[in-house]
Amino acid sequence: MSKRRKTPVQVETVDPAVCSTDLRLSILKQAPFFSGLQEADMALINKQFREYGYQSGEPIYFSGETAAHLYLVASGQVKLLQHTTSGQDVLLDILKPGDYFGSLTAVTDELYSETAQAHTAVCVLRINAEGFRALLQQYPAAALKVIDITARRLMETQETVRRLSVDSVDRRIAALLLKLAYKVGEITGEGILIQMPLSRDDLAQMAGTTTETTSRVISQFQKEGLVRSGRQWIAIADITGLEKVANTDAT
Amino acid sequence: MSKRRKTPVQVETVDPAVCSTDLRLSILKQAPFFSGLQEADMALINKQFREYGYQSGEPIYFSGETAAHLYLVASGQVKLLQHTTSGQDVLLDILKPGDYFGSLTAVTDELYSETAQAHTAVCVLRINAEGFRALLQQYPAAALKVIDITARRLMETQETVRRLSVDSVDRRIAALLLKLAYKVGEITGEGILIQMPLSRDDLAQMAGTTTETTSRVISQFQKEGLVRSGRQWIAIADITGLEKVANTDAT
DNA sequence: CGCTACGTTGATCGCACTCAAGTATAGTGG
DNA sequence: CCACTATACTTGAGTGCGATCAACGTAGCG
Repeated sequence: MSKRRKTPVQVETVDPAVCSTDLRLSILKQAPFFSGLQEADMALINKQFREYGYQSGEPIYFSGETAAHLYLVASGQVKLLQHTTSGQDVLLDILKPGDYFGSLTAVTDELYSETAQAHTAVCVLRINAEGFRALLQQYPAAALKVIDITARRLMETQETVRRLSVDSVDRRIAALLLKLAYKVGEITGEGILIQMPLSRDDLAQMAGTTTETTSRVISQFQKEGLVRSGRQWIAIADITGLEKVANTDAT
Repeated sequence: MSKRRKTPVQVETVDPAVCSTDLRLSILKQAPFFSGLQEADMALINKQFREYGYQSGEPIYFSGETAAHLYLVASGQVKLLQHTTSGQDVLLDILKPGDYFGSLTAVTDELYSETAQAHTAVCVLRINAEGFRALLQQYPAAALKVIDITARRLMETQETVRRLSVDSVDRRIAALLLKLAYKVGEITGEGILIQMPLSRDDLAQMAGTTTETTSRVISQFQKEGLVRSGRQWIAIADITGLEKVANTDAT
């Protein structure tokens, strides 16, 4: 087994405390909600958002807090997780620029059902939940987009439920890697690199297993030549082989 | 252990092949989407729906088929499930009157991600997906309602993911029974009866476990006086005790 | 250069799955 | 009304996957 070099993952070096206004507009424009709106409308919408920066690991909000805002990821990545009383967390999703999170409903006594945390240094755009609803009321096309995106996330989460219910750990991890590769994969010398820092523990929390088991599975995959991996990074070397692991039914 | 009598669950006896027009209107009016619309609008909306009946167990659509319609449950219950190549199915949800299912998006090449099946005899109202989107565009308040409902389902599904990831089988089953009781529970002589036919297998498919294990857990609950159950029915006898099982963390 | 967080590997244990046989209940037709 | 059948449910015995506990290796950072 050849020696692994230091992480090939490119980390954001931009100061997250300041999101440039240029970035703001371009993010909003390409944000799935508002695609296809007039320039003038966009400027108006832009005004309603304010930007915030967070350092890697910093919480953005906690589950149980009053859900007053809706967020858009401008740069960096955001973790959505549910924690449990016993300390083990479940990682629901890792969001990338353009994705939304937070509260969609204007029900005032609603609480966040999950915790949001900066996975890397991030810049987010934030709007008041009521304000966002007013926008949706004004631009029905945007509301339909929101429906599409939310419905798609629901489907993905249902797929997760299915895998947790019927698949073994190695198949769940294989499927997870493929999903991540599809989402943030990048072709490099190592293979299809998953462009984000990703510890064994992160993977474990997404696949519904433990750090130790994840480590064993990844080691096994590595022996079989399916992936290449090191500290906080992983790349897919043999995508066909990995798909086979993920999808072949073990009778 | 006292002898259990025959099922206390009331089964629908209405001929599902015919949904009365009265029923249609009253369902549409109280359907969460359209609450608060004018009478005239409702009549117009009503015209766009057609009713269909299914016998218990009959499929309504299969996952993988082109997703062309949106459905509303008028009477009876509908199962949403995902099947796997190995034959074991996962039961995502059981819907009751007023709930929607099917396709929200007008993307023409979209496929259903899950299978819908009549759990009891049912009557459903159906609309073309494009037609539904046109309605939403016309009535933004309805679109916001759809967003709320879908977001809520997403939250519930994420909660399922959490439980599958960290909870033991008995806790998952306890939590599932509480959720069902909250949804369709009815106070009777047996306790809080879950008002729908419900086999051990149904419960197993919802809790991500096997029929045998579910049977053992329910038997145990019964011995502890938490529930009362028979063939195709179950009632909660001690809700506080069951909540304790579901929520107490086993360090 | 040492400290800390991440990763690996081993040994052991128990929960829940599997396979298997048997019991109870509801519906069916004589 | 009762035998008969199909389906649901129960219970037992054995096994294995993955969690847990523990110790050690390793990369990166200050």
